[in-house]
Amino acid sequence: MIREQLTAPSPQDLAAFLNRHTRTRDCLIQVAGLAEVTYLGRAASTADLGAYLVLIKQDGSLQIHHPTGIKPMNWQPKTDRITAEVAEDVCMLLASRRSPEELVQVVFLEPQVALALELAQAGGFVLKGSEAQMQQALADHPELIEPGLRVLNRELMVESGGIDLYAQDAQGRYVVVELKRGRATQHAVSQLARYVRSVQQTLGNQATVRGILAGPSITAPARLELENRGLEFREISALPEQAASALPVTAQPSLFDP
Amino acid sequence: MIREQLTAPSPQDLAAFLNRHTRTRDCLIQVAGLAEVTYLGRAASTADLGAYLVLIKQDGSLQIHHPTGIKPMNWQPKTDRITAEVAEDVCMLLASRRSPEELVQVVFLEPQVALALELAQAGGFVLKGSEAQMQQALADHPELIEPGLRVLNRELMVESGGIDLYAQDAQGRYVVVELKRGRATQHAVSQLARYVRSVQQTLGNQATVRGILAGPSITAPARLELENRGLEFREISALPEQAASALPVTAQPSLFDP
DNA sequence: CCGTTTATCTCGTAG
DNA sequence: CTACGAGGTAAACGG
Repeated sequence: MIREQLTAPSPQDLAAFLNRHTRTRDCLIQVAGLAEVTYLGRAASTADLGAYLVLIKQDGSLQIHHPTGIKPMNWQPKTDRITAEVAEDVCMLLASRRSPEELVQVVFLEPQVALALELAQAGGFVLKGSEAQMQQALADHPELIEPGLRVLNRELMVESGGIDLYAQDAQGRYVVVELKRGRATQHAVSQLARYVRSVQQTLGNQATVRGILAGPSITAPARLELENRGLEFREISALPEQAASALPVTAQPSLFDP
Repeated sequence: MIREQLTAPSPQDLAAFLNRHTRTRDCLIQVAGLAEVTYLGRAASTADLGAYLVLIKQDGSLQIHHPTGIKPMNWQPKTDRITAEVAEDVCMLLASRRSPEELVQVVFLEPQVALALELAQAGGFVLKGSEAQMQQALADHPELIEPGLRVLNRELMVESGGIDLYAQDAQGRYVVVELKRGRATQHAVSQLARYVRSVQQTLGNQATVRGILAGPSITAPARLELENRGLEFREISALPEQAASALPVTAQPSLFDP
């Protein structure tokens, strides 16, 4: 599992270690210690000398963590080139990519640990309660939104943007449904209004087009704007009744299960 | 720097290790090995047996990385309780929080490495080229947007949302400026339109309110909608002339420097 | 490549 | 607590 480990390596050893493992790309590499970090690309940043943890995954993604916070201080989702070199008796890591052109530079002033881990096999990962799953469930059971609703289309592309669910109600009126897995904001209302406007323009003024925002909840200002625009809200939760008790999740049959 | 390291620990040793260091909260803890991960909260997820890397920082944030990708497979930005226990001869990590109520459970089937790192001192971090910096620069030099423009307010709070820059032009007309550090989208146009409408309502119909979207570029559909609504676009770049050459950044005086 | 949307978004900030 | 918007957002998906 541990492919290689160095403790307080010399600049030369660290550079060799980094180049060796970034070339083969079959390990998760990490280096912890005192370093300085610079970034230049879409923005620019500098981090003064401090204790950081650098992670390089097999796909060439790079992240530099500082002691707290869930997000890395600096990162690079993909890299075209990762190289380490020794200059002025310190090891320097350079990670760059094109499109957008950017560069992360780490100067290891005092590396403490370097680890190369075999982290090969990943297990299957399944996420439930995403908006995509919500969409599937409501497409299969549109009556959860409103009795008599028939879904005509999912992800219907209209000028600038896709309509989550395009449907027709019991009276034959066209209905645009915008789904939110979390609390709906004014942004969602703007989105829905834009889609309704597009559909209205396509169908002509004699047609009636309804807009429904469906989600677990809505903010007060969003509800106001929604009603001002003649749009509607339907309460629908992303997850079924939260087995908020304890794991392991007790199997409970629900529309959202499959 | 390495406070403690275990190799292929027993369930009991791993649980003791985790409880010891999560209690003191003065180390960055990591465990790598074969595990299963379950999450239940805002959504729900399961990860089958695979090789993962678990990081627990001093602030109680938790992230579980799979072998590729910049984002963790599972995470918890803050935790109210982190505990490890041994059940059925495996070590299980439970990390939970309230608000929102969620739980991450890691079952370590075959832990390979456990590390506690002292990662204390963080250096100062400075980011340049953020929207906040843009706002500062344009507040100081509004003529970059338009000659004769006078800035009245920054981050003026209007019903639901803050106006980046509120100003008056050479003719005395009020101007709402919305800044974008990246390419402006329809979302930005909606935002600007909402703010302009708010200001127009406040000032009354006899006043003329202009809306300006300022950024490095704008998408074609956004430009269309912008012009349809009688709003304007001004090209302004977030970073000064990108010293896109090589690091270290050559010092170049610019409005954006301070 | 552009353009849009989702995200267990995270994070800060203001009321 | 709620609500809103920024983010070097990242990542997916369609045209």
